[in-house]
Amino acid sequence: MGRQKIEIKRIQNEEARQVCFSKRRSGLFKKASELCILCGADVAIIVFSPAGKAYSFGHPSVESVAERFLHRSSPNQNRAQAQQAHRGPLLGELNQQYTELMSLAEAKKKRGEDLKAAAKARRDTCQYWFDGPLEELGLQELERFAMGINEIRNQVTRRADELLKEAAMVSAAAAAAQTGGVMAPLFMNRQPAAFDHGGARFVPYDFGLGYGHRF
Amino acid sequence: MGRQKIEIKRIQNEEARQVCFSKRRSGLFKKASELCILCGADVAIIVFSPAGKAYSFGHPSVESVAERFLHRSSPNQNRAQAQQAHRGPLLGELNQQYTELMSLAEAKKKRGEDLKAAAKARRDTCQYWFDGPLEELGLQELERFAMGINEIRNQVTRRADELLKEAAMVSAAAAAAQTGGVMAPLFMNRQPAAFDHGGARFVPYDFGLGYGHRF
DNA sequence: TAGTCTATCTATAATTC
DNA sequence: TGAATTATAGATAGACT
Repeated sequence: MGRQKIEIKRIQNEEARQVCFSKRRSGLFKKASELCILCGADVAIIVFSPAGKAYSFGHPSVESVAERFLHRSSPNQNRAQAQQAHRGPLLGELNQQYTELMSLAEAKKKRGEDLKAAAKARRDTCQYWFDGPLEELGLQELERFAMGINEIRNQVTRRADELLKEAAMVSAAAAAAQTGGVMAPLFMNRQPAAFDHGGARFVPYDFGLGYGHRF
Repeated sequence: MGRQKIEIKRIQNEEARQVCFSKRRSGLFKKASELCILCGADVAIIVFSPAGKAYSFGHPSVESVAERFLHRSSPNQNRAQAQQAHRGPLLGELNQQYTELMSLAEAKKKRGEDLKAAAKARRDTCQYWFDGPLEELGLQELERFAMGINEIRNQVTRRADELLKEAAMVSAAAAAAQTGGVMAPLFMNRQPAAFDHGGARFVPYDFGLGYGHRF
């Protein structure tokens, strides 16, 4: 039958609504990514499903964009605030986006031939990813992603050593916050997504990573 | 001539890039609004143009969704742990991978059947890392990295609990003392977005969700 | 910079496997 | 559930205002 026109109103059928949510959320994130790439825009998207699961997309990160947006009225941020503004995404976001990436990667794995073909193309041409055909991005990007994860792990480790020092600064930021936009409390009351995700049902791969989370 | 296909990469022509940004931002907000209506989702989107102009979409509001995402509080969660667990390393690269994988996925769709032959050729001649094909190794690596991250996350959380408990309580107390609450300061010093938007033209759909603003 | 127009391209509703 | 398939509705590149 192909696509039928639908009225833009709440979908009554729950199952259809869930399917639609999943597809359109993914489509929305894709559109956002294209906007980032095509136009050099910074984008943050947060989506809560009706069930309360959270999904996010961020470039360069949800936090950096959100902070820039929410605190733009305090141009003279103190140092602690500025530093926090440029800190990376949160670990819960890592879990989420990582899992999304794994979904993509896994889908490709199941489709085997695509990845293998990409590998061959890459091997044959030895071009840099930005010079070669788009298809060659595949394996290259998977490898880069793997390296990225590794680097992230290293950063986490290093970060752990910095945290004690930062704690003092956070306190200072909270104390100084009364004069401008307040940053410190932003992170003070949060719960790691991975600790309250909806359950194994939402963990497509058994890495112990949370996928969605409920509130 | 109608619409031409474009490659998902940065648009070099500045004017074309700006036009594309404007159109696609509007399209993105429309998609978001449909997601809200169709599926009952809550969505917040923040977009910064390369020039630094901010636009946002939110249902029921950017603030409420962002707050829900950023300020999830748990009575069972110790503040230091929450703070620590979310103070992740820089993950901009991960975001980048996400968007690039999106492009990849799309590119792969178009590659077609001839890739299978190429894949077989490669399979016959290429040396694999370990026992598996290169592309599968990548996935295995990802899995290991994922587990490593999970372990580190737990380590970080534990260390956070040990090292930052005191500092977090201090700063939380400081914030509460200044504002009467932890979350209030986040939005206290900024104008509501709806009140400083650039004009009606930034309100794509009239259910009180979207707006843009300049500054 | 934002609308308009139009030919195409893309996303996705409906359906099947 | 989830992954294809199909056919169409919707988005948008390019040119122009």
